[in-house]
Amino acid sequence: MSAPTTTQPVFATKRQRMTPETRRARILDAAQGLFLERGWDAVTIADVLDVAGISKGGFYHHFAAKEDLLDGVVERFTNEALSSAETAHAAATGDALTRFNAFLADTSRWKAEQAPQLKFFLDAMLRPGNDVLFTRITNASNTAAKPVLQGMIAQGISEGCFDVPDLTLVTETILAFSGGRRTAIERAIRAAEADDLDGGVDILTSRMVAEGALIDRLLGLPQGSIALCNSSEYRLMLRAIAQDGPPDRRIDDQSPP
Amino acid sequence: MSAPTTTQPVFATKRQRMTPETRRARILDAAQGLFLERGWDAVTIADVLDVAGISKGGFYHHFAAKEDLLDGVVERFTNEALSSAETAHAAATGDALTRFNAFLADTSRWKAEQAPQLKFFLDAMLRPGNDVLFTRITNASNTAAKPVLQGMIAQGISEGCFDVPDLTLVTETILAFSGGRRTAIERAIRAAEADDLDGGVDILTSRMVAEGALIDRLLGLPQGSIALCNSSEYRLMLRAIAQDGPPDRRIDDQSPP
DNA sequence: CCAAGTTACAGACCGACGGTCGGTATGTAG
DNA sequence: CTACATACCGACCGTCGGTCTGTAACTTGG
Repeated sequence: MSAPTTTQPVFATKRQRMTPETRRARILDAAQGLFLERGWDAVTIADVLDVAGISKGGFYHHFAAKEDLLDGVVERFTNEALSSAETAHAAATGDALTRFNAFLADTSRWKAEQAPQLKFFLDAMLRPGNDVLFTRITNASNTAAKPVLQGMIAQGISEGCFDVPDLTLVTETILAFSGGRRTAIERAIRAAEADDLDGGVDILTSRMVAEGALIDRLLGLPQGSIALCNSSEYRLMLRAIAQDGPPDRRIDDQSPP
Repeated sequence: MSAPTTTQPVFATKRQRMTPETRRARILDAAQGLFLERGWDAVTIADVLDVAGISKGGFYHHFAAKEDLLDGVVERFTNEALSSAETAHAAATGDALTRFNAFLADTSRWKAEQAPQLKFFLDAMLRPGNDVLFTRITNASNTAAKPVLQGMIAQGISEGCFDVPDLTLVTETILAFSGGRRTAIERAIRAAEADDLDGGVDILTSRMVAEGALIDRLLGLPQGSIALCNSSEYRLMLRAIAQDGPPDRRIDDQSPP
């Protein structure tokens, strides 16, 4: 009868107190990594707990539910996208077309210095079964970026250089391009990984040229007004990605260690 | 000690045998209704079992996993969309533009005789939390319809009346319109329900007019070539929907009966 | 018409996972 | 030092997807 009915917990490890923001950020870091790596439903709370080094009680003190993790992660990406769009918007000068062009070029730029992050991110996005995360991030980012883009187009209209049948629809259509870019990027990376770097660059280039041409039409601009292709950047980035070797594409690896 | 260790099941009710196809269809019916009503993750296998009137063993005899239900439901919608697109394609005659116009008009038509079904479907689609189902159906339908649409555009190009920078991208862009239509439809229905039928019709009309104008541009056609708006149909349908009273929008109703 | 085999089904059971709860350590204000 | 707030712990629980053993209904060969 030495064992009590209700077990009294004994804490072996020293407690580690952190400020709520820090703790939240740590947990979010862990969650984000796991989500990108394995996909939303394949990640359990226990996994996050493990990586974040916190207990269940601690977790639920900072988050109300597993869904909150997704919201938090998505919010991060959204804020990033939004601030990047806003700074690009603020940096642009000149007439509406010039500014719009600069804006597009900046937001769709592949910054060479962040190849590893981009590789990791793309890799995660292209992994099958990650649709939920991808969709949510894309939607949230587009929603956040929409007012900025729409504002620029509206200004172009008021300046008389854009001619558009329906402001909202045109904005949404341009935004929708980013969603479809996924497949092009995927094909390009596959080509680059298969030692066809130029092929990959071509895929990306023609896609972006086509997008530019369509935006011309959508905005009622003469052909060639919009250009958001930069093949040298594509080349740099694709090489960096391909050199890292093909990613680990297995998804249901349950083999014992 | 009269109770055996392993309970021997006793079947009270008469067994009801059905052909596999029928049973599958019945289960799919139940699942589809529940999915539309409550959303994918809010529906449990037990719910489906209940509505379909079958046991777990029976269910797993016909379906390998819960995911299979989604696939099955999505496949139904896809097939419907595909066959509708193909018949519309086959029915169209004349030059490429005429046929394309007829095709678009037919596939985007609101058939007045199926107001109840459409109401139920839209209602489900617009309900918050149904994004998964909506996304999957939209994606699958678009994927299925894409070859048909792309074929028509390609023919228009070869006939010399369409001028397009990138066939794939243009096709996808036109297809993407259907996704964004959701918000317009939602606003229109809300207006109609708020006794502003004309306002609702206007919303729909202007949206479709704008889509037509944009398709003109995408295909390199003179303004006004494409017209996929039919306000009288919108009026009929919106009235039918609004008269049925506002839908039941609660989502987390756990109140006991 | 019956025995043997196959298929459609029933329901007890299981493990995993999301979430709760009573309790414990670590501050901080008065 | 006391009182209160809060960060955190981990045993526990309910639910849900999925498995398994067993049974009734249909089919077929003799």
